[in-house]
Amino acid sequence: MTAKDRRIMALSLALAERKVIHLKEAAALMQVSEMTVRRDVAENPDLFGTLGAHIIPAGRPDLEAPYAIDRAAESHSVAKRQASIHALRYLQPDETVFIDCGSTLTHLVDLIPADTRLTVVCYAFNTAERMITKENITLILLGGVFHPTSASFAGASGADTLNALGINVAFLSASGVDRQRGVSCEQFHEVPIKRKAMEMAQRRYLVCDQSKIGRVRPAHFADVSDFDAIITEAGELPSDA
Amino acid sequence: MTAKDRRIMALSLALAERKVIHLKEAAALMQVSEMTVRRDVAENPDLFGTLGAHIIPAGRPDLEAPYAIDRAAESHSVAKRQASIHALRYLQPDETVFIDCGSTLTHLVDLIPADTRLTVVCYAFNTAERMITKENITLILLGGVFHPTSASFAGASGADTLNALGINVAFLSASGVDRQRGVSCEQFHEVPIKRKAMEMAQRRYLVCDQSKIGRVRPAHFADVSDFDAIITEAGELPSDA
DNA sequence: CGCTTACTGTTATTTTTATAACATTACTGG
DNA sequence: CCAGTAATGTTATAAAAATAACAGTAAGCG
Repeated sequence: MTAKDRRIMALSLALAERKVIHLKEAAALMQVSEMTVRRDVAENPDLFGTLGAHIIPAGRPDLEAPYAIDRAAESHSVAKRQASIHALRYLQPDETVFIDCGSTLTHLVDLIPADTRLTVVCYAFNTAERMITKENITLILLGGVFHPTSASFAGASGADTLNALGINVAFLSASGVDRQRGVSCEQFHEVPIKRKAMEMAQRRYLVCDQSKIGRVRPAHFADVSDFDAIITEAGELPSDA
Repeated sequence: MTAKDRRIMALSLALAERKVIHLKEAAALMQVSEMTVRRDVAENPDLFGTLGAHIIPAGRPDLEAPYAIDRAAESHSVAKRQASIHALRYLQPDETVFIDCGSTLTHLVDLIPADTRLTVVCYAFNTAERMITKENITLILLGGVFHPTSASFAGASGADTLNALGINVAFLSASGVDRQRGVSCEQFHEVPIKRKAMEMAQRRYLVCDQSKIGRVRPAHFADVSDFDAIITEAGELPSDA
């Protein structure tokens, strides 16, 4: 193994532990010039990426994607976050909370104050990811096969695990809400978990932006009347809307 | 809501979707000067962090920790990675693989080539995290309560799920390996899963660095003879070592 | 209205980072 | 041992980013 290989390995290693390392630091660490580290990094784009003078592990597609200016508007991010802000009012400290998958509720997770003690049950990767850094949250993840489309896990054991849990509040998401045809989502594999979570919870809230109202999506999982409230960016939806 | 609040919200929003946004881009996006964005970011250290001119979401403790020069040596990273390189030889494409928790095997995951088709079963967050970006891997995560010490999930449903799986190879980790007193780890909650995974698998490999040899840790989970091989940085350990 | 205060922008200056060119050292195969 | 090549370091220069100081602008309030 050449000195170069050793360096590259050392760098990968350091990056595996930290997520970032500064160019200058890396150079000092392996006792070579910054220029050499720069060249090492540039020669291994499959291993390393950079953010300014900071070296980061490669393969973070999110870091590379360009940002369409109105992508936020398109996906109703503002409305989703606003809805989550309203939903936050229904979250009591020290309770056990179910949080559904979907981008809307990741906002809710982001908005949970750091000092709020909670037990949170979820089955989406991006939800879990945001939770593990929060010290006051006990996280329960329902496992299963990973579905990339919704970044969530699905499997029989998820529903089983729910059976053994006492859930105070469930926050559900949906991509279609129709007074007659009920509440629906895109993925069928989410249905059993959503249903079971709703069944187990004392209180059930549907959180979504208003663009979902009137839409019908393939996987039906509940009726509008099954929820204690429907929360959108405008606050709680009147029950006769 | 003041214009400033709106900006800060917009920035959080953008960061929720992308993980990074460049200062210049952010300024353009909200039509203010870079200086204003800088000030917004600086005033909300609980919301935003920065890496050079790139704005990132706050609360990434890993990005802030200082790097002890010989922390890598202390934790035997090089040996661990080397052991994982050897272990890689026992991984066959198209098989179903169980991967234990622990830092050693995160190296193994990093080393899996992008084009290798696999079904991987795991129960550690950091293992799962590295897998979800790999397109050719079907991921099955065993859920349960999250244990921060080992970044893993534990619960009855994990072992249940394993029961329904056909596993070809299991890669186990350990923090103690003693010919007489067996193989052990730090956390008791890992034991049921480790045992069940070993029971279900056709082949069982223990992957650890040699510093673990001769050590005994609190939670015993197997005997040395239960493994088809023990793989360290020196390769396969002779069965009479 | 006029005053104060908070926000924002501009500019100048310093520091850091990026790039390129060239010099030096180390390694390779005859 | 001696090309010849790859690897590394050094330096110069250009570009980008960080900081500070000041100027203008908008908002709040008696």
